[in-house]
Amino acid sequence: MGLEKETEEKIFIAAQEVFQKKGFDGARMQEIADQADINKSMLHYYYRSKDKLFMAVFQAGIKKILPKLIGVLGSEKTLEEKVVQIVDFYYYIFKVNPNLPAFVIHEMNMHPERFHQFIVSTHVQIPQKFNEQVEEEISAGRMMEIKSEQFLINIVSMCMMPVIAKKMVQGIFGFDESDYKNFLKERKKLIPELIMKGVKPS
Amino acid sequence: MGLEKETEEKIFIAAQEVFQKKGFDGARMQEIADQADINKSMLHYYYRSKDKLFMAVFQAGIKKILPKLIGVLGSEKTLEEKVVQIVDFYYYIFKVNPNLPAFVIHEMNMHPERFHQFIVSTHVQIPQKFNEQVEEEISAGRMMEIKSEQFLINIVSMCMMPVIAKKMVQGIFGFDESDYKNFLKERKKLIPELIMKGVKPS
DNA sequence: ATAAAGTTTAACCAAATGGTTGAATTATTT
DNA sequence: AAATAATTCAACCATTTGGTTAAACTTTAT
Repeated sequence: MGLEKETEEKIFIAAQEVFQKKGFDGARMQEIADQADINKSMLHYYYRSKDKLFMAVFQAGIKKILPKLIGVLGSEKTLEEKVVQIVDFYYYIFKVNPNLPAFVIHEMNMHPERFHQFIVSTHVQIPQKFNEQVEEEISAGRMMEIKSEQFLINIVSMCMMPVIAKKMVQGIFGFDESDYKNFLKERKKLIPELIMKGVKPS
Repeated sequence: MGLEKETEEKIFIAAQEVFQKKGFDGARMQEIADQADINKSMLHYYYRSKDKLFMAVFQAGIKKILPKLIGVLGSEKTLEEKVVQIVDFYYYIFKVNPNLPAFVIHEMNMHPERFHQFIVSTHVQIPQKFNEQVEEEISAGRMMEIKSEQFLINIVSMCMMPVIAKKMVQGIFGFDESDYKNFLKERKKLIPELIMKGVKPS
């Protein structure tokens, strides 16, 4: 035995599950160790501190979302195609990693510096291409007067909110797990139509 | 001196600030005591435990949002007027209590039972009036085929998401506090139009 | 084979945390 | 004014928590 990186990876996977489910403050090093089925000292041996381990998970989390989003926004597709792609992507993220969006949002609110640092060091920014596209649609008279930032936040809001507020949606409508999944599936078709029709010129 | 409930109220106010900012797991009893400028023992004298104190704050938080929302949905106004009222209400909440939405959403995700208990004990439910209105608009041909649940979540998503993800919005667009406030102000006018135009029949 | 380096474990530690206690102080009742 | 009840506080406590250590075990290099 001793498949080299095995332990470090087991730790990372376990840390992802625990941190994403309970947040930094709610997570316990012992629980991560148990989940990874290793001795607690191993966490410190490989990652030095709770903070370092958390940062690894947090940054990996952002990297699962942001670059892809930026990629779609900067591509050569039409605006409408981009909307569909973003919606599809968010529902893929949710399927693979249901707690990731809420985790990232919450930790960003708790420690904005950590995110800010990430933004600066990776030069993340909304592609100019996307802004131009919005402006083009507007001057061509196919879209109402709207800032590209607002347009983007509309899409992201419609996709992420029902995922982040899962328990609220379930509670308020009395949805069980299956109802909820159906609800999200419906939205996948719905959102692009709502978004595009919503910004048509009045 | 000795304005009766003064201490208990000071504790509650302080607990609100600390819990809403740091969440249950991140909040410290000592910090709440310091914020309230009283001895830590007082917290337990008036509220017995961290859990009880938290529940008081959490339930008060929900009560600031849900009943008003239900009230608007059940009123005699038109759908469009209701959308405007909900948007206005959410931006009022944000102005008065910026961290409340993120706090409620996060704690609901951490402990769904607590919220569920609230729902059952207070018989919260979406007014039938609202569902009927949506159906009426649809059969009158003024609205596309859409479930009232989806329609409601559209509104809530558009309002709450940029508030909950404040730090993400600021980070990604490079907004300072003033830019961000402007951004929200713009949305106030924008959202009702987007929502209503989005559900027009195709 | 042997030394060196890398990995794993149990036992341990100091600080932090929610909570308790009992005396002291203040307000209320009789 | 005396007795009673409510409120406040400093000191204390048990448990939890992130983190350390030193020895044992395993793998790799010589």
